[in-house]
Amino acid sequence: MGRGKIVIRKIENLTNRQVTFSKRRKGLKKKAQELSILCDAQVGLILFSATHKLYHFASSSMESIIDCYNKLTKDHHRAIDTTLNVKFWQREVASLRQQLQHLNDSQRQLMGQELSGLEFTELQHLESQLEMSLKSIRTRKVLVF
Amino acid sequence: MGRGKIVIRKIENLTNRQVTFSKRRKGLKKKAQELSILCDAQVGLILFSATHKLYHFASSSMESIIDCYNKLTKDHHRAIDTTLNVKFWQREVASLRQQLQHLNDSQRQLMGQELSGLEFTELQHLESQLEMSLKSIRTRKVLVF
DNA sequence: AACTATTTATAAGA
DNA sequence: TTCTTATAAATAGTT
Repeated sequence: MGRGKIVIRKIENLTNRQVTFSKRRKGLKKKAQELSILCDAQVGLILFSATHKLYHFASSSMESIIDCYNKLTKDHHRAIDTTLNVKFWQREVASLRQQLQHLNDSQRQLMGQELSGLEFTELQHLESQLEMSLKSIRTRKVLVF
Repeated sequence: MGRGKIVIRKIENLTNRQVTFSKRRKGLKKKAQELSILCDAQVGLILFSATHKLYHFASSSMESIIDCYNKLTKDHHRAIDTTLNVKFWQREVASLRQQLQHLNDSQRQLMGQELSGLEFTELQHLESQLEMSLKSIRTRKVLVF
């Protein structure tokens, strides 16, 4: 639709390409806007020039249009994935913290601290464990000396 | 551009609106495609009909176009937040695992295992620690008995 | 940035 | 829906 017919392929002349981009970009935006009004549709249009400059048009908020698009395509899953990912690591942290807590408690007992919760038999078991430990250590000392 | 001029406002007749939507949607897509080819531009077009049906066109991947759009608008921060969130929990896990490793190692030593890495003075220190532990435990045993 | 000859898109009709 | 076609609109090449 101009002085001559053109074939649709990359315009090699930089100036022509920029001029055409500018003209057709305006045209495209106008048509997008008209369509949204005439047909009560939501339209989101994103353009990047060859020089990576951003142009965009949205009949409502681009946010919500992209969100809707994502909801209807796989992107949604990625968002869920990220959330699940966070949840996974949080569970991991909770579990590790619990393990640490247990280890800390038993370590304390091995060091003779916080024995007040223990029954006689537990104390006896702890005692014999420590006696065995001492035996190993003394044996080892002789070797190292 | 038709048999008559129209004003740009919502077409009230449902059938006409649907027909116009269908025609102009095709036209818009064609122009978007032409623009992307002629001018070596990236184009992303998202359409929702009044009945919430999705139509879309992208010169490359819609994904990457939306990503670029987000990078140049505030959405990007939200994505970074989620990533950082995951990273935060991953670091937390790594740190807790290291703590667990250390605790495990020292626990083993308190139990007389894996002493081969220890020097004489370290063994001596461990021995006196265990002797103190035993003393506490024996005192406690008397109380509980 | 304006102009304008042409091409293209499309409104209305079939 | 699809095709046709008269007409409006977009735009390629020019100034």
